[in-house]
Amino acid sequence: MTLKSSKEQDAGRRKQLMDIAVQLFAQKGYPNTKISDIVAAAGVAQGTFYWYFKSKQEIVIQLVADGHARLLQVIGQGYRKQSGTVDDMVKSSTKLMKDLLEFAESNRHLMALMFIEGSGGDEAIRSAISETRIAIEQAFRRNIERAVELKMLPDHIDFALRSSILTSLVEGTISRWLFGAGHDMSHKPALPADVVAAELARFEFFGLLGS
Amino acid sequence: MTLKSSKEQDAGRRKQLMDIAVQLFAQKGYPNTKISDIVAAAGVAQGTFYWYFKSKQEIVIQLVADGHARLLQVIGQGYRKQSGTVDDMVKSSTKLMKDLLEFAESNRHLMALMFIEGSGGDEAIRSAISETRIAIEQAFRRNIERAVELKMLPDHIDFALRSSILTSLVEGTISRWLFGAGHDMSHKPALPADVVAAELARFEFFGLLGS
Amino acid sequence: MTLKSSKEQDAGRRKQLMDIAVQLFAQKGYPNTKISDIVAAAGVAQGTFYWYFKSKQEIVIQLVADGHARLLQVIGQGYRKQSGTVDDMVKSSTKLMKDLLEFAESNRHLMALMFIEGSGGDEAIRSAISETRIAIEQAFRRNIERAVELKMLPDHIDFALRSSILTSLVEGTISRWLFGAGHDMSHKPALPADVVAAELARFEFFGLLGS
Amino acid sequence: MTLKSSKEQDAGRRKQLMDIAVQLFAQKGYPNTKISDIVAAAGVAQGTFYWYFKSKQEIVIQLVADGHARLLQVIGQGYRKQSGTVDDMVKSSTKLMKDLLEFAESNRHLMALMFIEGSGGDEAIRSAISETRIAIEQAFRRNIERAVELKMLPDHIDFALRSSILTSLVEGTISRWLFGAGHDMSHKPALPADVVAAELARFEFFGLLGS
DNA sequence: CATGAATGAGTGTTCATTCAT
DNA sequence: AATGAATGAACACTCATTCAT
Repeated sequence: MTLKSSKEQDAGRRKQLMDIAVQLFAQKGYPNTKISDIVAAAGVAQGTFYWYFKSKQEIVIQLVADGHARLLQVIGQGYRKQSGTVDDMVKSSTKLMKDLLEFAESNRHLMALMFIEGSGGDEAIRSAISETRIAIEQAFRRNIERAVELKMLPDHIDFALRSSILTSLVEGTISRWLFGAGHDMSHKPALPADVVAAELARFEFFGLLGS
Repeated sequence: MTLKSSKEQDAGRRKQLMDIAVQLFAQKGYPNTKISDIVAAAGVAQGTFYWYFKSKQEIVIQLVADGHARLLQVIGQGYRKQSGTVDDMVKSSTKLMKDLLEFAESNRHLMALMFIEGSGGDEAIRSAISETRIAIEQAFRRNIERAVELKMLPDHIDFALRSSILTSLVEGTISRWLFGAGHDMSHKPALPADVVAAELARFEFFGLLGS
Repeated sequence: MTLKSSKEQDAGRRKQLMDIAVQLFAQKGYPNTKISDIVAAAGVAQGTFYWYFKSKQEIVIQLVADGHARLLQVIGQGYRKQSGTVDDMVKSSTKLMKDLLEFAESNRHLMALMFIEGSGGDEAIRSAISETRIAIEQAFRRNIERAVELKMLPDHIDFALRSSILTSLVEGTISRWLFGAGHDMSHKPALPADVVAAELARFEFFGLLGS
Repeated sequence: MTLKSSKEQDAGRRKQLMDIAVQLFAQKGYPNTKISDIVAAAGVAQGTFYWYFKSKQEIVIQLVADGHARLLQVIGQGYRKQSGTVDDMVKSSTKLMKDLLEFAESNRHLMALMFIEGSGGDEAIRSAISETRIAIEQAFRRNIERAVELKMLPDHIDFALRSSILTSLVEGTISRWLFGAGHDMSHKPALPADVVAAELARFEFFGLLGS
């Protein structure tokens, strides 16, 4: 009942519930996770949940929105400012991939929620997740466009297709690295982030035949 | 009163229900699709569903199993038998990609069910889908191993990682081609299958810098 | 397709279904036995059941009615015609008990249906079974009244109470002999019918202290 | 806003539901009683039932377990400690019978559930009831064994058979006294408990011919 | 802030019964 | 006589949400 307690308690509880929720959503899926599961794990009463969140839907949307912001920030840091050699390009791409992989690794549950969770939720949830995916793809696209603009990449191909391919590469590889092909939450990454990042960057520019 | 009627009626009803079900599962998601939606669309009574399927779960599993088989068959046809030039490699990969894209295009709902539908179903469903994803990745891996064996590809990279990257590329691109980044069922492919296939194959071997 | 087949086939099928039905009703209980269980055991189609019986209820009622008739006939044969010594009385009672026990033993399923099956069925069934129980009690009562009339038994006690007690004795002992205290259909009688009959008759007239 | 309200409300609701449930189960039979009947009678919503009981099955099992305990306690109080005359024996047996009859009379619905309700429930329910019947028979058996041990009863007869006969006598007579031969819930006992008890005890030791 | 009892609409599944063939 | 697909009313149970305390 100290002065600060109310506000902090508040934030703490809310965060606790969100942490528990992502975890459960990731493990059991959103529709299979009951509010009662969340409050049981938090050790509070059913009604308490509704003091912090308007509804079950609200907590996912909040979770996705938070994740969206943090993820986009990581990607945004990789935006190319000036021209450079092919080697520069590969280096900075490797850096971006590594940042992404590390972010993903320390946010497994969020990743699962955003990239594995499918159509179980209602429209609002689906569209919140969609926005994130679209934003990611656009970020990659801007980077490609910038590189073409700087003459670092050939320009004979459709930008949309290329960024779609690139995003698939990155998103899918991260997902498989974290959860395996089977989307198994108990799967553990077999290789360190930097190895995967280096290989991803190499593949990005040179493909399977790349030296 | 024809001889075939009973048997065919049977198979017909079953197929009709499965067709309606994939469609609804793809559009609204598995948990949001009620048995009553399915039977209403089929114009039969609620109980009729249970004459053909033991449960709601059974129909998805059946759907996934069917899709698994057909999909693997398409991929299996792309298995490399003998060595060849780089050009041969790109050509046959282009062929495989095109087959896959065409299969996917004529099985949109199935694709959505298997690659977008996420954690809505229970464990049994999830694992049926997992098996398919794993089988696909293994099929790609076998192809890569074979190519290395035939000295068509360099062998300095981890097979698991490479096939994971390649599968991500293909699966993600197909998904984005069919449904857009936002997993939108009403999205229509913007490019013809052969254009995407050619670009995929080129990217596969040469990456972004590829000629 | 012989001339007799239709009629005989008919009676045979009907009997077969009834035999299977008592058995299943006895084992799983009336409400837990599905028509589909019965027809599956008979190896015929669902619809066939309804050619022989109007409804599920009808078959039980039929079963109970048949049992009622046969059971009452056994009891009726024990009706006392003339006076005699105490020994005569015990002897003829022993005979009746033995007949009853033997009838019960060769009609286990029927016994279970009539004496264990409870309120699961609807009113019509309950009252069919009730009629049988009441008839049995009345048969015993007539025998007691007759014995009193013939001065073979003292008459200072309420007839209704005495016959109620006697019927309880007999019905309960038969039931426990056949199925054990736990109403277990797989229970097997531990003693031969005549031993139990003798003891029952002795108890009937002399109680626990009887020589 | 009293201190006790929450806890007592809880216990109260639970008890209320159980009281309503026995009554309905006794009147209409377990399978014919819908959860909606119970909650309607209690004036609460459907979901409330499931706050207190896991399932429909659980409430019967609870009911039977409670009844089992209370019934066995009544019988247990009749356990013979020391030897005595025949008259003592009859007196204490009369006392036990009276206690049982009175217990039964003030627990009509429970009696109906346990001794009339038959095979309607599933295996778990049946076995809970069986346990009770078996426990009752064993309690009677212990009493007989004790009496033989104390030389109060002759020992030339199988204990199992004798206790089976005795239990049948008691259980059946109680059932007929309360519900008539027809298991009719609206039947009212025609004689006072002590009269029936006296006659039961007399019959127990002397049979029909008993002075 | 927190509790937890109460709500009630919603949904998967069962099963006796019907009927065209 | 027999089939078996089709029917549809019935029912147990779930769970997000509310609200008095």
